[in-house]
Amino acid sequence: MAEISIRDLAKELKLSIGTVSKALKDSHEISIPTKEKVFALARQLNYIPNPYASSLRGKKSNTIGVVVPEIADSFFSHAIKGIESVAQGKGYHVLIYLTDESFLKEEFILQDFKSGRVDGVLLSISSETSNILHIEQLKKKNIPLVLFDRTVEEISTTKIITDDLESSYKATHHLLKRGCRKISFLSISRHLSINNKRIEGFLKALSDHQAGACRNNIIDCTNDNKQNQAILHKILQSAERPDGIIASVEKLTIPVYLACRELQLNIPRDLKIISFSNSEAAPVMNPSLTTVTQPAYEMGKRAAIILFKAVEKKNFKMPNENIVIPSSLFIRSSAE
Amino acid sequence: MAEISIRDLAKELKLSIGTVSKALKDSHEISIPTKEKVFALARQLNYIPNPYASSLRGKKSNTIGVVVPEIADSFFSHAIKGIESVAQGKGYHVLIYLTDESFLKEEFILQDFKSGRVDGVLLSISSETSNILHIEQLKKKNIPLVLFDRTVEEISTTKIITDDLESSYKATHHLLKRGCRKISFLSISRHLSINNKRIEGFLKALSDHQAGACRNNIIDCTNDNKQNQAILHKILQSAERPDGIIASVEKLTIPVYLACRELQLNIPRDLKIISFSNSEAAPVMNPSLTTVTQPAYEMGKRAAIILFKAVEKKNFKMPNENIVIPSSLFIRSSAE
DNA sequence: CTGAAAGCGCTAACAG
DNA sequence: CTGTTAGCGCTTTCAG
Repeated sequence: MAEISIRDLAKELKLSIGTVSKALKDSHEISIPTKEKVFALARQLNYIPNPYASSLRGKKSNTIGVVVPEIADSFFSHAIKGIESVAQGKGYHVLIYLTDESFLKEEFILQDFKSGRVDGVLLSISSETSNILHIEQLKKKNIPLVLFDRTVEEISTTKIITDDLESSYKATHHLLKRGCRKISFLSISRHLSINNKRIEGFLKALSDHQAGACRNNIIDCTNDNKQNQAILHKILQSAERPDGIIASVEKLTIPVYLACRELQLNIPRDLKIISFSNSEAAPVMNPSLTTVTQPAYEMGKRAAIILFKAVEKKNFKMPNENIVIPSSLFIRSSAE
Repeated sequence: MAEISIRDLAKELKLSIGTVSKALKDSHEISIPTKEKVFALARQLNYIPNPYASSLRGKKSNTIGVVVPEIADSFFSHAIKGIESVAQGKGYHVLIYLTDESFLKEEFILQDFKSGRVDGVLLSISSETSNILHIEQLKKKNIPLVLFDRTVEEISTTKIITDDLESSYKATHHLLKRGCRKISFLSISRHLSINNKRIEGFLKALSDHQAGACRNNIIDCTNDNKQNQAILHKILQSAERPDGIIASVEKLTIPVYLACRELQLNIPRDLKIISFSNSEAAPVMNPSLTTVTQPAYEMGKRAAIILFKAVEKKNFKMPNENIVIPSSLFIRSSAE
């Protein structure tokens, strides 16, 4: 079953290739009867245009690239869902790449994008990313880029974020109200501005509350689960054991719960916890988890919508701005 | 910054286009010094080949398509992670499409694949899919296809599945052992063989246990959360209230927990529950959730590895077989 | 309204 | 070892 091409249609209909091409695009310069004949035959022979030929010719791939550190994470999976839904609506294709928190992978992937493989890029940077040359290079190639969630201030483009500082402030404030006096903040990477904003909110809440200087309440976690477990065990067993924890990222939640269980610490009595999490299981956890929940799906959607504006409108100048969609604090038993 | 092409390299080096092309592919018919010059200039000018030109020429996209019903689900997100990891290792690109359980979307997406956009396809069908013409048509185009998890027996290709019947049997058996006598099975779609296998295992366990005929213990749920909630409330309030539940799919778990809470039913005392779930939160749920956990990541990986075999080896005949990777039953408090 | 022709960037014969 | 050439399938001037 040889692929049938525009040429085959032309031959069959005794028309020129150019005419058929225009007819298929419903060009106004083609007569109605001709168009009808072309459409009819195309349908009959089940003609499907070769996307790579069009892409080569038109320098347009109808494809966007999505680069995220992780996918087995409710935030990212919901964000991707949002992205995919708008892409599908627009007839675009979505290439997914996982950096797995590796700067090298991220660099490699963006490097490839310079080829014109994608018409636009949605990026949430890896936790290792501090050097941003690869991102600037991509921008220099005039490939539209929207950053979401894990953004980089220095890159001039539109960024979709949530109110990290404020929501972290609120979370911390809530713990303080509930009587916590030794709150630890589980940090995921000092390279991530999103993480640092959350730290800022945390510290601001502490100082506003006159809780005094906080020595070492910021715990640097890693990308390695085992290591994190060890870290958690250590701090939960120390004399300086915290009475409150803010987990700045979803994947640290379960380890905290498990560590508490092993060490026979009662949540919320001995330790209150609030997580940045989009997990649907939060309300049925034991105890139910107080969360800062990000508008993941919405963020993905917005990011995609803005990206497509830049992709579709010629000389659309991507504004250098932060679009902030607020998170919600859901108070549940873990921080009662 | 005009894109630099193979022609620019050739001009600059006073070589022919063909020579440069071969040099870049490290062809043995090019002298070492020439290759070195070519590589040097390519690096210096930051030459990046146009993928669509190669694809058009070579009828090879270096891209695979992944079609799944959902992504905000631990099974699928982990499976995709497995797929992406092998694709990335092979230098392939991954197009993701969500059908959102819609047959029409699935049909449309596979239709597009006939264009040659992808070199191979990984598919997990939608819950609406009963007609499989679109899949067979894809196969007719000689596009390698591997089905995973939600497969179709009738399609002759390799399928990566788990031991649905057996694991469902074990789960049911466990509930019976714990004293359940009225077990309801929450079914997601009678079109899905995976669902039906689980039902089979369920019924077999019941009959092996001589629990007698089971009237209407199979509850047909839908894709709509609200509706499912209503259904659950109804059965949990009825006189015939079950004392055990098997949730054949992760997303039904939380609704059951919430319904029980509202109706003041104690899990596991009044109702025991086992879910097919890959949620990492299972051990910290209230009560901790007994799960049948599928080897999601492994399944994705295996599916991809086999797909690449077919994609890369010419005349590789995809065996028509089921590759079964077993699930694990994790017994926790919800079914004590 | 339709046709002819050039060419997107690359690859692979084939020739030399 | 290097060069020439003919396309892959499509779009888009430009003529007619």
